Parts: sequence; C-alpha cells; structure tokens
Amino acid sequence: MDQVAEAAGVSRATVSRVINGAPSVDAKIREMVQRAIADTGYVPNVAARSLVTRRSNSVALVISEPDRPDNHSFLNRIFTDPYFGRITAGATSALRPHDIHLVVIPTDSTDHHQVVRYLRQGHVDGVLLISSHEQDTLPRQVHDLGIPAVVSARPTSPIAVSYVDVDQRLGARLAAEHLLNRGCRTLATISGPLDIPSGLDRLDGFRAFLSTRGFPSVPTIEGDFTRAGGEAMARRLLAQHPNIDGLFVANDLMAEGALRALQDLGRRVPDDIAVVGFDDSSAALDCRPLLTTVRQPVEEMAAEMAEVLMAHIATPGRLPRSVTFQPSLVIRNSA
Amino acid sequence: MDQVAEAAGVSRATVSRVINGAPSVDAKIREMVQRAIADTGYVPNVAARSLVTRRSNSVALVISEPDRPDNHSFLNRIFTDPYFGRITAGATSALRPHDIHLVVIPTDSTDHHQVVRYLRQGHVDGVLLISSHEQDTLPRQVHDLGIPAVVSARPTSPIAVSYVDVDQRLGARLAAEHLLNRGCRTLATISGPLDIPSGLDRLDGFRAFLSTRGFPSVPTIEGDFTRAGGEAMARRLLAQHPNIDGLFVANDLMAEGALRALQDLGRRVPDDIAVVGFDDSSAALDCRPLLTTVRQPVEEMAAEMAEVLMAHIATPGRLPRSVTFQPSLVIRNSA
DNA sequence: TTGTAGGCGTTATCAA
DNA sequence: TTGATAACGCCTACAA
Repeated sequence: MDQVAEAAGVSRATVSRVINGAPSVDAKIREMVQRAIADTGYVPNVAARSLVTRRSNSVALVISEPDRPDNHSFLNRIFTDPYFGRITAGATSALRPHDIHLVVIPTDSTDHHQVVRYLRQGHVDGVLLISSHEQDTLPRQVHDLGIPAVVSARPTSPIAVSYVDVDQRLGARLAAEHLLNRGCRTLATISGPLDIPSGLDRLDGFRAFLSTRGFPSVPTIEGDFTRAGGEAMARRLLAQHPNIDGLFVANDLMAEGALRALQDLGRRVPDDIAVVGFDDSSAALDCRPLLTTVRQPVEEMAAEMAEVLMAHIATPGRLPRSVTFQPSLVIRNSA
Repeated sequence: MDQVAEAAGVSRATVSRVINGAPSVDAKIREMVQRAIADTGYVPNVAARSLVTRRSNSVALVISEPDRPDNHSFLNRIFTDPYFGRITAGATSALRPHDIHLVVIPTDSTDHHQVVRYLRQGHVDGVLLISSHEQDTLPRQVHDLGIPAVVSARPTSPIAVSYVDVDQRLGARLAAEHLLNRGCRTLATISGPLDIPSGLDRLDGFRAFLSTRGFPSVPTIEGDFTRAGGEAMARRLLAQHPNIDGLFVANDLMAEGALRALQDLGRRVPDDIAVVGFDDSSAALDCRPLLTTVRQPVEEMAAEMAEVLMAHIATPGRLPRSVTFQPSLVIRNSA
C-alpha cells in the first residue's frame, strides 16, 4: 500500500479511501491512485483489514446432523442429499452479489465444541445454521455466543433467533387433500424421523387434517429420509396393510424408494395406489411415474436466510424475525 | 490477551507461547495461564494472528464448470451432482483433523476474475481446483498466482501443478473387457462431453482397447453427464442401432437414465443388453438392476488432493507431483 | 525460561 | 479533501 501511495504521490490514508470508495476523494486523485494500484498490482490484505474492521466477509454454513448408528458415512450422506445441495446453492446465490463467501461446516454432536470455538474466533461474520433434529443443542449454543445467526427451521425450544421455515403442516394438508380429492379412501403415510421437527410436523399435519375429514387413525410407519429407507418402509407398510390406495411419503427421496417397492410388488401407481411426496427436489423428476409432491422452495428459503443474516450483520441490535414460506402442490403422475 | 496476562501474572508473550504450545514454558506457569484463559474466556483473534503468521487455516474448493446454454441452474446442478458431494466430503474429512476449513466457491468463466481476486487477497492458504473442461483457463491463472494449488485432473495444457486423477483409460478398458467377457459382440457407448478430458479419455480408452480386439469402430453418442441426458441418448442410440447387446455409459448418472430408457423400450438388462457405468457413485445403487460400474474412489482422491495441498502449504518450494488412482470394476447386476 | 519491544497492513480519528 | 498518527491483537526476535 505504501508503494501505491508513493507511486500516486498521496498518503496511505487516501489510497485506503479510494479502495473503499469513500465519496470524499478528488476525482483526479482517485484516478491517479487507481492507476497506481493497477501498475503496482496491489491487492489489499484481508487479514489486516478484518483486524481493524472486525469483518471477515464470510459466513459459515453449519450443517448439524444427529448422531446416527451408521455414522461413518456421515459426510457422505450430507453432501449427497439434494436437500443440502439446494441449501448451498440458494445461500451461495444470495451471498455472491455481496462478495460474501461461504465456509461449509458439517457437524454432529461430537464436535459441537470445535464449531463453537471456530465461531468464537471470529472467522465468520455470521452463521447459517441448518439444524433439523429436536435435541440439537447447537442453536442454543450459537445463540448464547451472540454471533448473528439464522436457523433453518423453527427452533423446538423458544430461542430468540431468526429462522426461515416452510409451513410444514400446511404442506402435509395439501397432500392429504389431494389424495382425498382423487378418491383415495385407505390412506397411510411414511413419516420422517420423529425426532426431527419437520418429520413430526408433516405427520401431525397429515393426521390432523384427515381426522377432520373422518379418518381418525392412519397407518403410519417411521422412515429415515433416505431412498433405501423409503423402499424398505413401503414394503413393510404394504405387508401390514395390503389395501392402501393413497400414500403420503414425507420426502421425495423416500418416495422414490417407495415407488420402486410398489413397482416390485406389482402395484400400479397411481391406479392401484396414489403416492405424494414432499420437497419437489430433483429426485421427484427421477421417479417413474413422475412424482406428485409438495413443493418446498428450498433455494429461495436458503437465499432468504442469507438475506436475513446479512441484515443482522449490518444492524447488530436487530430483533430476530422469522419468515415462513408457503408450500404448494406440484401435480405430476404419481397421484 | 492482556487480561489473561495480568490474571496469570505473566507477559503477553508467555500467554502467546502457551496458546501456541511452545515447549519452552514452565509447567506451573503454563497451568496458571491456562486457568487464566479459562477464567477470562479468552479467545484468540484470528485476524490478528493471520496478519502476522500469514496463514488463514482455510483453503478454497473452487468448482469450475463450463458455461452451458441452460446456465441458470448452474449452482443447482453443481450442488446436486453426487460427484461434487463426494469431493466435498473427501476433502472435508482430510482437512478437519488439521483444523483447516473449506470455503466452497462455484464458478464459471464469467466470474473467474472474482475468484482470482479472492485468492490473491490471501483469504485462503491454498486451492483445491475442480476443473474438468478442456478450455478452462482457471488452472493456468491459479498457477500464475503462485498460490499453492492442487487440480482434480491432469491439466490439458502442461502446467507445473500437482494433480490427482484416476486412470480414466484403464477404467474404460475394464468396462470393455467385462462386456466382451460376458459375450457381448455389438458394443456401443454413451460418452461424456468431449470437451471434458475425462469424457474424452474414457471414450478413447474404450475404443482403443476394442480396436485391439477386432472392433475397429463402435457406435458412439455424446452425452452430458446428466441423468436426463443419459435417458435421451440411450433412446436415440437404440433407435439407430437396435441390436446393441453391450453398452458402456461414461458415468453412473447417465447410466441410470439409460437403464430407464431401456426398461421403457422393453429391453431386458443384462440379458438383452448389458450396461456398465463409471464412477460407482450412490446413483449406481439407485439403479434397477443394480449397476455394474467402474469404481473411481472419489472421496479418497479428494482427501489425497487435500493432503498434497497441505504439503505444498507447509513447504512452499515443493515440486509439483501427481497421484494417479487405479479404477476397479464393481460387478453388480446390469452386466 | 521469561519479558521487552517492534512490526504485520489496514482503517479511523482528528487536525490541518 | 487530505495527511499524520494511533489503534487493531498477535507473534517473534532479541535481550535479560
């Protein structure tokens, strides 16, 4: 920077002003400085800058998953699930125009403390926290840290933190309504893990609506949000309840597996049994027949999380606020 | 830090030594300092540290994709393709023990300059560059930057840079051999994009081996590495060459689409036509029948990239070196 | 083994 | 509008 200042015949302070686009700089001087910058190939040092500005221009995307028995493939599952991919894509697209970068940090409870330490060290200006499971303590820990944060779903315990969510119960209701409208009368559902709020909410919403329509009880089986799980659960469900004619599966990945099981079992979809998924992820288009599903605008939601986070970063005292997106039904061929 | 020093009754220098685990510190004093750190809840400021150490303890994962006509879903495609997910998982697992974090940066040629600027600013200590297409100028730009870097495939133009790759031609040969051994005599292939070296190499390897076995020409159609593309190309291929009995598809995603097309066309796999994919990604297990495929150890390769990168970072002058992994054939049910 | 002191490259304050 | 100058928080010779 001294080089630039010397080359332009000004002080370092002026160089700094030009770089940061301060309005109070003479046009000619600005020009000279810019030329000097180009000539010297000067690049500001970000460490020095953030030392004084206390900004890093990056945010963390923390993906907090529950510990599962088969934990060895933890990273693999995360980075292969299209849901997280959509989150990453949405967040990236919102952050990029602001020149803010994304540090991706997958975690389970065994290394919460590492994550907390990382956040405390000021590596990032804020956190996008993807946390789905009920007993996850990370949202609270992050909140206590006082660092700007936005969570991907309504926290289970009441924490004063901003979050972005979709109306899960409404989504499940849309599915139920559609199945009834088609004429299905023997309904069942493969739920998500019930220690995950979205899993629970979708199940609740589905049941709650059906009970108002005269279906007080609905055969239910708990799945794990994976394709293989959906296939296995569909098999089990149909073994127990062979005459089901309408099935709500709590995410598309499981629905894809379920369709496969139904095909193997010789059930025609949607004629013998109609199937509705949840997400409208790319998996819905990989299904045969194409999957009718509840659309959750994940990319937009992630982008909104990023926007809210940037607002928090810009205005430290800002009160938390939550944004809820409306789901919609995407009718294709499976129901 | 002053607080800690005062609380422990030592100088800031000693506190610094304790934090950085310098050996020359009296055990008692170390103890006192650590207690003081715990009491005061002190956390080192990373910006100040990297200002003086010139280390950021993070590396960039730059995913450089070619510009495609349907570019609007660029981010989506990247983050939904299991290949990139596996890369991310592999790199993360290798980096985590060293407390190095990953900044994920997707890019196409329109924002190469942003990426270069980012790298020049010293945000990261090094770059893992995932670059697949032939005319990509980014590897050269990164090389010219002089920042430690490792590329995910052999560069097309000779650049003195470390890379990690799989023996693509050998993989294709394994597929060809297997198809011949099964008794297939009318072979064809759906290749990857031919402006991507891996696409070209797999095609070359396939053809080269077959020509030594008396199959001088093989019907070929160029695909795009997507599921939908695989399906469409398989349809077209079989319309032109209805009597194909052995098909090599240059990645699993396309193979999955191809299997679907074959099913729709009423061809039995593997009886009427045997299919071999490439990658051994999770998609191979989503296929019906389960996909016989050439295994590419992507996670291990990404981890190796990370290891090599860390070596470069630790030893600035280190000469570039390349690591080539051997592919292997995973025989399942489709061939 | 410990302390002192200088410097890393910016931005921000305050005069001029 | 511009220029000195003082932080920012840490590491690291060097001296004690």
